[in-house]
Amino acid sequence: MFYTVGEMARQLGVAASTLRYYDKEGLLPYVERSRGGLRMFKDEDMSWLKTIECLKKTGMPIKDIKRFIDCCVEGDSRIADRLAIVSSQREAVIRQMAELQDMLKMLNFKCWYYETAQKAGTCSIHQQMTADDVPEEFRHYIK
Amino acid sequence: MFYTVGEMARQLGVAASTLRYYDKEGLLPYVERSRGGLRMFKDEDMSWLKTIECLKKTGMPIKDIKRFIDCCVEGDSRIADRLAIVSSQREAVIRQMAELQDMLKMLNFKCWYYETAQKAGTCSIHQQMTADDVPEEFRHYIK
DNA sequence: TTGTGATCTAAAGCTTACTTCAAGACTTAG
DNA sequence: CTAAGTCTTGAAGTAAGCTTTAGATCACAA
Repeated sequence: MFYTVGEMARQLGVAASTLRYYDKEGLLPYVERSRGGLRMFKDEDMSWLKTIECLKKTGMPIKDIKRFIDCCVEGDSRIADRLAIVSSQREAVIRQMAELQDMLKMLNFKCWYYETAQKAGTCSIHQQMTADDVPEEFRHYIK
Repeated sequence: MFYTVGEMARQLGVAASTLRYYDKEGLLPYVERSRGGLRMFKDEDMSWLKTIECLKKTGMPIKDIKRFIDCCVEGDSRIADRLAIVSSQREAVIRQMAELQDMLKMLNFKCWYYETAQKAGTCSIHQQMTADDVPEEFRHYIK
């Protein structure tokens, strides 16, 4: 079962040019070619692309993804390196989530701030409020 | 209490050139200048920068951050717009966290995969494993 | 007053991750 | 066999978000 670059791109929701770019950068080492030179993607290539997508969505630069792929191509001798990479990326994601959680708290405060201002018709309501008027979770954002 | 651009940059852990760039892009509308033209940051500017940091860390482009700042400058007439912006950003963060959560699951699987391969000394162990050998949470990643 | 180090501006440069382009080749339906 | 649609390549272009550079100015201490 083979797919062209266009079919593959549609399945993944990306542009065909993106897949060609990844290929050029060495991220797709196992994609076969037809006699005429056209790329022939297999289902296995799809799972490579899912891995690439995962690393990309968690902020890994293309060059580092290539390094990971290179480790995969080298086989069992590089298992420890591959583990180190996915493990450190896992920790990076945990840090990202913690940071996003903090940002979410701040945005929750901002939503409350503008909802309150909207009800009052003016932001100056917040100068008149005392700490008691502010939900406890938001108090550390004021002043 | 005033700070120079360098002091401010140090406090925020960014380059001074970044703050000058933000200023040029119109993200810092309230920064005063000394007689000689040097920027004089106040504590209030710090809280603007914290807001900018929040929007930036949650993926908002500089141009959209500027639009938000512009709404702030326009005053009470734009409270609804400001609420709409922070509220939609809040939802964007929730989506980002959900996506990261999915990616984390995949990375957890990859960690397990390579830990198992490392113990066995070869990735081919995974071809020999049956579904029962795979922790239930990871089963949907195989084949 | 004169260094010295930080700051100023505008403009150019850099990096990442693609996207677009041009010209030609492949594939497939009719 | 031909036409339409998709594919190929390398090279150039794009956008975002800074960073660097150059030459001038500022602030403060000796």
